[in-house]
Amino acid sequence: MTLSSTALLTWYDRNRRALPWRALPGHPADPYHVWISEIMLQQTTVTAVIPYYQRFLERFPTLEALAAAPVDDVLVLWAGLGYYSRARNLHRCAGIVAENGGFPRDVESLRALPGIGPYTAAAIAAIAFGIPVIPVDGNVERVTARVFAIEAPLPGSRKLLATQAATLNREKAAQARPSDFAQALFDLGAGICTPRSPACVLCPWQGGCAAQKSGIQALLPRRAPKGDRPARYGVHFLLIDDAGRLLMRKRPPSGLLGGTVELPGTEWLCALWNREDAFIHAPFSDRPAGKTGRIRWEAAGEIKHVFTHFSLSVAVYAARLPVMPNPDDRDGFLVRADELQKNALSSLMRKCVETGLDFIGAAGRDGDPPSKKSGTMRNVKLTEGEGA
DNA sequence: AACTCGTGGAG
DNA sequence: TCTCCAAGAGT
Repeated sequence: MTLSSTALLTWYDRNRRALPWRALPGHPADPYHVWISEIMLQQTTVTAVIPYYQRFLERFPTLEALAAAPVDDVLVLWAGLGYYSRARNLHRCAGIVAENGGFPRDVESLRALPGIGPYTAAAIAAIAFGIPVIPVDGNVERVTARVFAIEAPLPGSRKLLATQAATLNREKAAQARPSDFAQALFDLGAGICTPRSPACVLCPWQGGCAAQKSGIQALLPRRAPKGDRPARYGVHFLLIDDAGRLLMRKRPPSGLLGGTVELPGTEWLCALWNREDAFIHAPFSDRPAGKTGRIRWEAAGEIKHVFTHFSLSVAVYAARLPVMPNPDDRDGFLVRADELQKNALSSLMRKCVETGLDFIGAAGRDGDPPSKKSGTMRNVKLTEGEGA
């Protein structure tokens, strides 16, 4: 028994997942749909992507609609999904592809587009254009490491895994259905050949899997041990006025959380901030007190957030003013609390704003002690005249 | 080659 | 709780 393409495709025909970006069986895929989904799915789970994909296609139904939109509109739809350079590259790519009148239909040209690397180029080529290549993602790496019992650890084994994966579609049956074959490998990895406890009994390739023969399938692929995550600390400030307007600012266009909107605050450093140093970065702290009145900052809570390469603890301070001073360029801009969804808030900042608004809302309503987790920013009503 | 770059669900 | 890691790309 070998690794039969026919066996895999037959399994796929009976077990394929129905996903919003997938064409119906026997129908050609839309390159725009495939592209959007592949970018969103980079290092992101299917369940996380689905609602984002659906909203995205409602707002940008076509390549031309996306290319014509401001990049900030794209970031708003991307907010919360992470890896924001994907959104910026997506928008850049849309401009190029729309200008060219459509996607190139070969791997090399696809690979040259912004945000499209070796994996995504192969995925679009195979799924949208029927080119017989195998996109090597985490699923395919895992399946390949197992069926060939490759024990060398990732990421060093990546090249070897790609070379071996490329041999999986040699049979005629695979060459005849490149799109289905690629997606069959994804579904096999996602549903059968899973990371922890693979369901080998149900696997169409069980007879040909070298790792299963020696019982080491659950141990593959091996991975080099990862370094530990350093801790960083920051302080952010939520300032709101009686009209329900928040002071916010935009992060630099590239780098961490590039282009997203945040509460003003400190840098994120390796050591805890003392109160005095942190409050130098509070909004209007350098303005004459007569201009703003004295701002009464209160500790609203602490946010723990984990990034790929460091963990972050943010102390959130909140304050309320009758009337917001007119912000100048260094301060940022005003956002109505009920229009936050029109801004590109990262998940971190969504948590910070929610914590600050919960505190203000609870403190403002009737003087109750602010509750930890109750309420959301959506049910905090902050309208003119309230809480005078 | 080794970093940077998010987030949340699963186990 | 904590660790893992997901349809990776850019530098």
